[in-house]
Amino acid sequence: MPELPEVEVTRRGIAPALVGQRVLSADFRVPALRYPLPHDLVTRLPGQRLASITRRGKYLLLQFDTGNLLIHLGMSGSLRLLPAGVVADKHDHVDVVFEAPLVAKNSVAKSSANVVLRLRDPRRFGAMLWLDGDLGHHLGHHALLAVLGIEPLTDEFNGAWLKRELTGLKAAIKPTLMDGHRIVGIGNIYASESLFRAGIHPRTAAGRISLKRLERLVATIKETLAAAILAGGSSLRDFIHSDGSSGYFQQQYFAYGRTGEACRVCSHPIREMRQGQRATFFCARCQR
DNA sequence: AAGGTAACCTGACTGC
DNA sequence: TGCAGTCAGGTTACCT
Repeated sequence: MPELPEVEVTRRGIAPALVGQRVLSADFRVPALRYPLPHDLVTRLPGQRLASITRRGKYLLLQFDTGNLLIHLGMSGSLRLLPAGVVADKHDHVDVVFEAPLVAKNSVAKSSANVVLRLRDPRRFGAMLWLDGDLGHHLGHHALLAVLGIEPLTDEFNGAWLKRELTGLKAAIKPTLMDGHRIVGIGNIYASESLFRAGIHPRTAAGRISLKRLERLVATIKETLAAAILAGGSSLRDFIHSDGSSGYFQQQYFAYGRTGEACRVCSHPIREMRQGQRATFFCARCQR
C-alpha cells in the first residue's frame, strides 16, 4: 500500500484530528517491527503536544514537545483513527491515545471517546522510532533520514537535476527510480506507471537517456504522484474507521498489474518481467 | 561507487 | 479441504 502518495494521503488524513492535541497514553503490543519499538514512550509521551505532522520520503514525522515520532509503513502498514476502546486486532501493534475526542466530519456518528492513532502492520516491515530533540537536526543527521534522496514533488527535482544524477549509470532506469537514496517515494507501482507515461522502456540504461526524455520523465513522475494523491484523497478523506486500503488510483493504472491486458494507448498486451526481484509492467510498443 | 541478491514477515491466492 | 508454492505497494545488509 504505501508509496509516497499513500503516505501523503495518510498524513493529510490524520493531521487535522491530531495536530495540536496532547497525548494521554501510548501502548505497544509487540517488541519490534523492523527495529525495536520505543517502549519507553509509554511513560515519556503522555502530556506532550503534537505540533505537526510532516513527511520525508515515505517517512511520517510527528513532532512533539521533546522529540519526534518517526513512522514508516513498510509494505503492509497503515494508520487509522479510532475512538478509544475499540479492541485491537491481531496486527494492531501500536496505539497512541490523544485527549481530543474523535469528531467524524463525514460521519453522522460522533464519539465522545478519545481518539486513538493505531498502527497496523501485518508483515512488520515498518518502523516506529523516537528521535529526541530537534527535528531539523535529525533530517540532516539521522542515519535513516540523512541518506534520503530528493523529494520528487519539488522544483529542485527537474530534468537537469535528473540528468546530472544519472550520468554514468549503467543500471536500468526502473530500479534506479526506486532507489530512495537518489529520489524518495517512488515505489514499484509508480515506477512502472511513470515510465509508461514517459514512453521509456524500464530496462533502458539510466545514464543513456537524453535530457529531453528525462524532462518528460520528471513531468510524468510528478503528474502520476499528484494524481494518485488526489485519487487516494478522495477515497480516504475520512480516516475514521478507514481500513487504510489504497484509493481509487488503481483504476487509472496503465501498466501495473495489467499483464496480458490491452495497452490503454495502443492495445498491445501489457508485458511483465522481473527486475531486481520485483515485477515490472510495460508496453513494448509504447515504451522504447 | 556501483550493481545485484538475500533477508526480514504474514497473508492471500493458485494449483494439485 | 489441505497443503505447497508463489507473490505482495520497502529497505537494509552484504556480497562482488
